[in-house]
Amino acid sequence: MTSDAATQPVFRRKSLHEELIDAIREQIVDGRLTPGTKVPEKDLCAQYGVSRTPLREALKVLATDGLLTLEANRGAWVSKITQEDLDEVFPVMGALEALSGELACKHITDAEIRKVRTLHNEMVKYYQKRDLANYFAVNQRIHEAILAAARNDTLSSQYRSLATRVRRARYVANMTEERWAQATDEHEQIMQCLEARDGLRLSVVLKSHLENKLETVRQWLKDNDLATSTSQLPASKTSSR
Amino acid sequence: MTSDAATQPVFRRKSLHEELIDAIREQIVDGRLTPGTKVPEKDLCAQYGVSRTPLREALKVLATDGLLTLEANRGAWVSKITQEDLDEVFPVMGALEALSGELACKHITDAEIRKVRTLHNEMVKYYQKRDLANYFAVNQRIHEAILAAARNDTLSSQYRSLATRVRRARYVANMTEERWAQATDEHEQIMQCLEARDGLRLSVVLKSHLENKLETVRQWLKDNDLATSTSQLPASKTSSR
DNA sequence: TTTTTGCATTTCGTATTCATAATTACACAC
DNA sequence: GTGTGTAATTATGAATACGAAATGCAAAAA
Repeated sequence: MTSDAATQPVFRRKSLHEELIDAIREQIVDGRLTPGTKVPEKDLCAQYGVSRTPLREALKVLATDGLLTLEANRGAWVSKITQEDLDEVFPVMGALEALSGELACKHITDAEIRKVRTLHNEMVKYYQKRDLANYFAVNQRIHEAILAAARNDTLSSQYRSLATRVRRARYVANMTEERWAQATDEHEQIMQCLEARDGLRLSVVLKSHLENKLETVRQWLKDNDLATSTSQLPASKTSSR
Repeated sequence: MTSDAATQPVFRRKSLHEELIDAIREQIVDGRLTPGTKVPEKDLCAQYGVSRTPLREALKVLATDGLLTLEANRGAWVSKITQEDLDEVFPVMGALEALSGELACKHITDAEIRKVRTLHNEMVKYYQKRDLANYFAVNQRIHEAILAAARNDTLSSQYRSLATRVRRARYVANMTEERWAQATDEHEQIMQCLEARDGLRLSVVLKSHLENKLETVRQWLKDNDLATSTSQLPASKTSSR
């Protein structure tokens, strides 16, 4: 849906490989490309109506992002999410999110705070309706808003890169009733810190918020094991870069 | 020195584009490729004896690392280091380094601590001899050792990516006498935290250590302006990814 | 029956070719 | 002499082609 092979090629702004990066990243994140399986280079070429050259350029970039693993002469594989990956990635995200909170309190405008408050209230409504999908969607927009308020593109891109890697897991991670209540409460605290512009406390809250989230995902992973359930198994190691 | 176009192609382990990534990254970091100038695609092909395909794959990866900026139909440019870049990158590095200290205290072995102490003493000697080059070299090894002790590959690679981006600046940043003394003192504190396995305090020390370092580099940049001094100027924006 | 060896097929990595966009050079008009 | 428009040149982006490596299967040997 992102890209159309038949878009007017006359006024294309992004280069092919850039469009492919986004398109394939989405396929990985939303699960159309299954973790642990081989990337069907040929199929993707056909699907997007491009040759192998721009496709392979895109694969290389996605590999540096940790979404794919390249094996010499054996092609690209969709990275699996292992327990160890999560244990590695979440602390780093925690550190980055803590920083984002700290910086956001310094730079955020009153208008932005009101905007986040609106999102927050919206999210609480979805919580009360037990509408997980929308809850997640708004939740993500809140974290994005805080990130934007931090006014640090480097931070944003680093954070997003990691978030994308684990999003596959977070998406599906069903929460227990208690955990959901806890998360919503944590978000109320986040709001309060933001409105008080208490950067130090916000960074602490965000960090522990993420630690709790890790626990949820970890629990979920224990049940539906993304690491071993899928069919094709390359002799791949944990992806780093 | 890094790579040789005439290496026995029979027993090559890395693929061409991987070798090129490392080789070109080094050229950028050590200044053979000047910030703000165009990447001489043709020359590099000739230099390494490869065709454009693997080279361009490498350029795309380096662009996601922020070392290059790609402009549509205008090729790749070596990213300039601006004041704003530093102000963005250093806080993120600070957060990551703080985390590395925290984790290192949890996981580091006694043998590793002794190893770092050895490096530290060596560094102090170079300080006393006012040997900046070697001081920097050992300094970097200390931070690498702490990073390794954190036992988190994701953290390591993220940190290294940022460090590489600013290394060009840090390398040349001559320190004032006071700043140098202060930095060395901070390193003594780092050692003490590590030996006491006081993760919390280490993270604080590392963070402020990096903040001070930023101040040094910022000062230096004000004098020798990497941002505007170089010749060719593309209409490029700040690189993020 | 099991294992191993050799061949065929597929797919990957790289080089080469082609098309198109951008830059430069030059001529002509003002 | 300066500025603009057009043509020539150059370089970039993408497609195709080719050699090499890996995989799968079958046949032969143990």
